[in-house]
Amino acid sequence: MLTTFTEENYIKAIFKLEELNGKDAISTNDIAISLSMKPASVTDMIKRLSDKKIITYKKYYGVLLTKKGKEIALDIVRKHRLWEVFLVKKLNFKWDEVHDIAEQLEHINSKELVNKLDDFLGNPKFDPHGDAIPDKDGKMRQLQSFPLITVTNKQKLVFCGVLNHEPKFLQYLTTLDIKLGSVIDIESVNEYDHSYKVKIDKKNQEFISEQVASNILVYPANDK
Amino acid sequence: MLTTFTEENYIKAIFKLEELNGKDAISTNDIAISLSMKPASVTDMIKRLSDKKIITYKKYYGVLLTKKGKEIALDIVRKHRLWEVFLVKKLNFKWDEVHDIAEQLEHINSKELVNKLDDFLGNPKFDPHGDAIPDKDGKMRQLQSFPLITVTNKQKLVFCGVLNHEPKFLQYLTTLDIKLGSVIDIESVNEYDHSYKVKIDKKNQEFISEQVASNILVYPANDK
DNA sequence: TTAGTATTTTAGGTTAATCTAAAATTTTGT
DNA sequence: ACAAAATTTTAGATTAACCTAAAATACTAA
Repeated sequence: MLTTFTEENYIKAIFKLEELNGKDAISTNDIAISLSMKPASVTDMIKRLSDKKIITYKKYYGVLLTKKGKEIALDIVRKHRLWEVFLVKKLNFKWDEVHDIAEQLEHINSKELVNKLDDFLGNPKFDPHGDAIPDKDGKMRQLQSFPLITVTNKQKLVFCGVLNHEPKFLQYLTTLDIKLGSVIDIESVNEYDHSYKVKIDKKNQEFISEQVASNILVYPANDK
Repeated sequence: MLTTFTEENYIKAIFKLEELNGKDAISTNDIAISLSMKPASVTDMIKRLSDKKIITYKKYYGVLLTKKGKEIALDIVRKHRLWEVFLVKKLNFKWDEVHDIAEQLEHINSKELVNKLDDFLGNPKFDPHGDAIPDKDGKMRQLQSFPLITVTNKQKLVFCGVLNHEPKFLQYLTTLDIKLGSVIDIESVNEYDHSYKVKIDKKNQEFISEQVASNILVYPANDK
């Protein structure tokens, strides 16, 4: 059974909301907001996806993806992230420029294409923003990372992902010269406003605000 | 003004019919046949495209692309052929496998993407089937090639394109070990059934039927 | 040249995907 | 616990992109 472009966008939206909320159901309103659509339109689509056994639907309560729905969602996410790698690594796009293009490319339908693209890129495990790329079977490596803001003591960390994907935010990180894999060496933590004074890649000293620290994912650096 | 996926398919179909026929108008029926659509549906779309000034339309007579229409068509063709190069050169698809995937990719909308892809591929002038790739401004190099069938004397020729793009035909050429750029050395012409005995790339001797010869484009080899 | 055939258009219908407005249901705050 | 607020669904419209059937126009061949 085929899914339309539009259906795929709904499926992806529901998938993201499930990932984020971890609730036992996703509400019509949340889907409407995340897709900039009216709740009435969402109810229509919910019925269609429910008929196709892509979601389970309880009236006035909410929806959840079925196994089949999750498979479709993971396939879209896989395509989106692989294309992002292609755009950045091969075509030299910046990490803040690729989202909208990948949003289109993720709907291209061809198993062979995705798998060959995957091989061409060297089977990357993470996209340019640090998000894990599902493999053929929907499996993805889970990094045990955490937001920088949870760190309260001096230590060395590796920057490995973002929680905010907005171009503005990504561009700001670029001006700080923080890239995926950069080592963030915390020099001091300001307990009053939860800001950090850090050294990035042993080079530039920078100030990181609470706002920024909440949107940066890190894991401990194994210093030798 | 934006064009939908469907509109783009009509524009491309009309463009191809104009290229082929060279007539002073393309008929509703021809468009319907080339898109496997009913004439009534074509009339609907013709009105839409005409309102958008993409084609000129004379009732009961036919349509032609406007300047704007041709620009859109050339842009789609450019994308289609660049993606085909990508699929064959970078992802190792065979030349008979890429059409349907490129048919999807050609609708991806991003000027920067196409131009960066073009650069990444080294600004190719021809696609894997020997068709010219329009540049940013819609210009394309015109090879002075001709169908093999027009050749009646012994000579050396370079294979540079096909008139039939069906996978079956391309696969047959592959079994003959004829590739773009291959030198076809005519050893004899059978005047009765218009078939050829040839040597390909100084290696294998092959028999080329009239049917195949009519669908192969060549130009004279400058033998040293 | 005109009757029959082919082509094209019109009229009216369908489905997917959206909307607004109103009705139904659930949640919430006192 | 129940009235007001919020959420969700239903009802009815719209648009793009298709369809069929019938009407209009153009082509063609005796």
